[in-house]
Amino acid sequence: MANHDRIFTPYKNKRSFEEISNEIKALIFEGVFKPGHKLPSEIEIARQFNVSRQTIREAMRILELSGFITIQRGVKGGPLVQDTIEGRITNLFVDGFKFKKISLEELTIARFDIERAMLIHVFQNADDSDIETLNTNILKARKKLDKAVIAFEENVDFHKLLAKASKNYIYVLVVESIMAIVSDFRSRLESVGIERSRRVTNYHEEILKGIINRDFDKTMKLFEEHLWEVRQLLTSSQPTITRT
Amino acid sequence: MANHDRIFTPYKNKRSFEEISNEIKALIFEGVFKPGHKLPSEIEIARQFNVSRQTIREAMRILELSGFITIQRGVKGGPLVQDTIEGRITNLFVDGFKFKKISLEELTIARFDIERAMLIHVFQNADDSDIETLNTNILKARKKLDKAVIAFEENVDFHKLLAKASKNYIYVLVVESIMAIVSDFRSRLESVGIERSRRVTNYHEEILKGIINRDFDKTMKLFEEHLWEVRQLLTSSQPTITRT
DNA sequence: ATTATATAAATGTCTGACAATTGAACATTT
DNA sequence: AAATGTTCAATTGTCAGACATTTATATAAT
Repeated sequence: MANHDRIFTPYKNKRSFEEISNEIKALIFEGVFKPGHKLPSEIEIARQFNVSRQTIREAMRILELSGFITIQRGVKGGPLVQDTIEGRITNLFVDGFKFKKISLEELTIARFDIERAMLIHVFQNADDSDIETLNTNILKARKKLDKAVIAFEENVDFHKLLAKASKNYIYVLVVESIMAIVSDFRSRLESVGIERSRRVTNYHEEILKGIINRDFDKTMKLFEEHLWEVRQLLTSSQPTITRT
Repeated sequence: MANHDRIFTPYKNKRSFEEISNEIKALIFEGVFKPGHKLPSEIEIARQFNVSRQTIREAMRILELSGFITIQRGVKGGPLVQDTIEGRITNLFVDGFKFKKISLEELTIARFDIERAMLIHVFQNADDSDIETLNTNILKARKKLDKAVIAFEENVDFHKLLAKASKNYIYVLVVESIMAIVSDFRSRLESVGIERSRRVTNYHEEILKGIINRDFDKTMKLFEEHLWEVRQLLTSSQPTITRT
């Protein structure tokens, strides 16, 4: 926790590239640069700030990693204002999970609580377009399953789509982060089997039906059962150890 | 949502500094470098990877911004393996909140749900040390209030400490992120007034008493009231517009 | 029409230099 | 003895200039 009872605030000796990345960030917040807007080339930015190209490059690294710009190489390339914040946050979540060796138990407990709370908002706010998207997701999953292919990505997406349907960005961020960790973990797992995958999709289909029929209690019961099963599956399975 | 029905995975033309930062990250995950471990100087790392210093510097920017290392200048300085992931995640959350102009309404709704769910785990998992820390927090707040100073930081910390007491790292990350946004917003707000601050601390004190007495129902009721009030306060107040 | 080639603009990387920061040892002052 | 000033050296921060690589576009060749 931060120390609140100091007299002097530390004299922040910020590095040039930090100040510059902050200035550009501020311009983006103010709407001077919007997504889609192409920034000048490194050389031109360096000229205008009157610093070297290296300083600008380090500022670009910050903006890139913070999710504000992407960088394209070659002619007509350069820094492009683009929002990739969600992806960056989920990356950090996965990193943090690995670094700190958080248990899947912890993750799935929180996931259970949070997705359950989210479902209430899905019921309140999902519109026809959301239902449509969720339905497409299940059709895609079915297509794979009919070809005896595990529908892992689609099954993960279903939860992300529910988060979007809640119309609350906080849930979008949190659920995407959680699902990113689940995906990362699952990718190091022994094959889960087609029957499991089919069972998951079946649950998803029933849950979607419940949302369409606006049967809250039944849907919540299904959702809780589903989350519980997934939790059991994840916390009981053996990860493939990867030591080098 | 990612496109799942491709045949070929894209040939990622990774930049040298990305590959190098990934290699170092991997070594940290494997435990070869642990927090507290000092990495060699930029020049030495460059020599070992057989690349230029500039490439290493950009790799360092990534590791720094991803929360894996801090960098100290001067003699005996250099890159130090240190976990600052929480701070990085909260920074990105605040950025995302500003960039996308998320409404405080959305934020406080999710906060209500998530902190309420968290309280259950606090009841289950808080130990004597947590109680002690929470108590100290309230004493600090009282000290400030007695001097007619608003105890904003302490009141924010109370919620972060509750998250820690839940013993679930996901709640820690999520609640710290949410409180970072609240702090950022609050810092651009008109003074809230000492009476408000006192009222908040009063609630915190009652909630802590409830936890100590293990009176779940009463505590949850207080907590919900408290969160509701804060929500009303935040969503009704006028932020000071900062346009340039 | 398709394919190959050339061009130019931008990022990516390298080299070498100097400036600024800072811990530590040492010297000076009070 | 304790505080203050000085010097030194290691390390990051910044600069300048060069070349390599990537890539959209225009042009030429087949």
